[in-house]
Amino acid sequence: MSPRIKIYPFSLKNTLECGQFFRFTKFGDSYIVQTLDKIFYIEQRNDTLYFEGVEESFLFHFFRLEEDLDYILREIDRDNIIKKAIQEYRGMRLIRQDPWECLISFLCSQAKSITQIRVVIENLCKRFGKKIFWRNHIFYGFPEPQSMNDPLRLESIGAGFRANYLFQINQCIDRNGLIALKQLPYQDAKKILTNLFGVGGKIADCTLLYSLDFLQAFPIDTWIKKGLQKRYFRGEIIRNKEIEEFISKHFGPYAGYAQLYLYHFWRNHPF
DNA sequence: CGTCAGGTAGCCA
DNA sequence: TGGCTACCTGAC
Repeated sequence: MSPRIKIYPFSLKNTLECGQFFRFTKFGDSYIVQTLDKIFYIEQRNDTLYFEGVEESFLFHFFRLEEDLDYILREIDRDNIIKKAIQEYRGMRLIRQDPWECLISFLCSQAKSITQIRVVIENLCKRFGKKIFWRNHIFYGFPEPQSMNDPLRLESIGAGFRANYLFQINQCIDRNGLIALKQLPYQDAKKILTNLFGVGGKIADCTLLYSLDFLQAFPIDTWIKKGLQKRYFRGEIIRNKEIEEFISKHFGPYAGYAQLYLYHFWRNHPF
């Protein structure tokens, strides 16, 4: 019998499949998850997680199980729109990713569908990552900082124009540089990220929210923008700056969780 | 065939 | 500051 954790509320399915994280494979109700050089198996039955190949403490950190989700959901439950999303997806949590893996993954995501993003990241790992044997299969770890320094290899992963971003970023910042941002105020950290070539507000916020514990970060992509415009701004054209002001006032310090719920809700219930 | 996809930099008014 | 377009590439 594999090790287990009893936890509530938590939805492994929604947490993994809501688009914040790319390196997992689904087998029925169970998943193989990869992050950095780790590979583990996990599945949920009712309020219990069964897992293999990873420490329980890592799962608590990765899935933010130490966090009082009910409290956070009460904090962001400010209107009838998000209330529906919370009702439907309660248990969905942010994933605390590695900052380097997170930044690079979202650099690859620009103007690509989720399927394509996964292919590019997989190729990136195959080309630059460590080979790992696990349960008689070959897997690849995530490339470490400074390792993506061969332009020709980078061309071969199918990243298109994003390859140049990867190449530049690989030289400009490493994991410690990213972790150091945690000490800064949100706006300062965001400014440093957007100064990196290929990183705009959206990718900066993804990195801050999904890996650096800035829960007030609210990544604005085309889907969330359309949804906010339609449901919160009566269809008016809005600028990102207006959205950011409204969001931080309306949802407060856990706005990032609001983004997670609204985004997933609108993806599954297109308007 | 065109158009579009979970964005961004560069250019111009 | 604000609005537009090219950027690689594969999927429809």
